[in-house]
Amino acid sequence: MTETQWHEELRAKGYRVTPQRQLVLEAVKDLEHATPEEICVKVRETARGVNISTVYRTLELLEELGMVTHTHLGHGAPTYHLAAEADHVHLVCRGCGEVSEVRPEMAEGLVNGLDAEMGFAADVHHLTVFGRCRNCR
Amino acid sequence: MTETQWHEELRAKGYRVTPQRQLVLEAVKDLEHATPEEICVKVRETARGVNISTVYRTLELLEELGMVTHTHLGHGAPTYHLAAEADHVHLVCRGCGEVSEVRPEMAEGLVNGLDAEMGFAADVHHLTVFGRCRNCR
DNA sequence: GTCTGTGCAAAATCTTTGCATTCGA
DNA sequence: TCGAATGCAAAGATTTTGCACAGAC
Repeated sequence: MTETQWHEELRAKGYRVTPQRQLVLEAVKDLEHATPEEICVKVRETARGVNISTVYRTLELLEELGMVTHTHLGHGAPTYHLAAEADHVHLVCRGCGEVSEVRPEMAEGLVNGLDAEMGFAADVHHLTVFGRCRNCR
Repeated sequence: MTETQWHEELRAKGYRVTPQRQLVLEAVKDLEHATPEEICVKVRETARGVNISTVYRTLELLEELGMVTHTHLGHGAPTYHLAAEADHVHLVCRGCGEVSEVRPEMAEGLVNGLDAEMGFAADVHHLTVFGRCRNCR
């Protein structure tokens, strides 16, 4: 999606294009797997005074528009990333805490099985697998 | 694990057997997928005055001992269940919010693939798949 | 000019912590 | 008795909300 496209999509739905919204989207794009707090810090590098509640409200909006998604990578705050770049499954190591990504095809069997057996449409982009990595097992 | 066994395990590690600990474990067993808050309410049905912080501390202890595990079934509080009965994968529907369970073998391909490809030992008991159920897709 | 979006502060949730007291072993 | 466990209250962390003002269109 180009910048112009989503500006138009915002306006078409009665939303406004604001610097804050552009900066938050930019930060999500740049940071990858960032928490609302981290996004807020990043945004403030460019525009001072942007409030954390604006970040939360913007992320909610962007998620509703399908532009970003979030995942729970642990106990604390969720992490956000571009929906367009979310084509992967998250792996979180309980030993070292490292987060890695693998091709979504790894989960193909699971996704197909759930669909066939119970008509459940799994969202593989939101999938996080906990476990232990090679070094920590 | 019998009641006597885990009493001994607690003592062996220098922990004490208290009514609160027994009640919390009992509540986790009975409720299935309960939040700390729900567990606290349940425990208070039997013993009045049990504090929420005791519930948190006890859940932490029981998890450390490997008796219970927790899963994030949504944005809010995590849910706890007996480790011995955790032999399933969680499915959460984004439409109706319903939580269901499926056999862990559904994820066998994913688990084997992650192991073979990158030596990652996936903890299938902690796996939660988000998506849409038959009625909501 | 209109009405949405923002900043700010306060509240709401969820969880942890310090400390005096209680109670298991 | 001795020290771990608890209750209580306060603090932390994260997220949401109400409201007046600023700013997009």
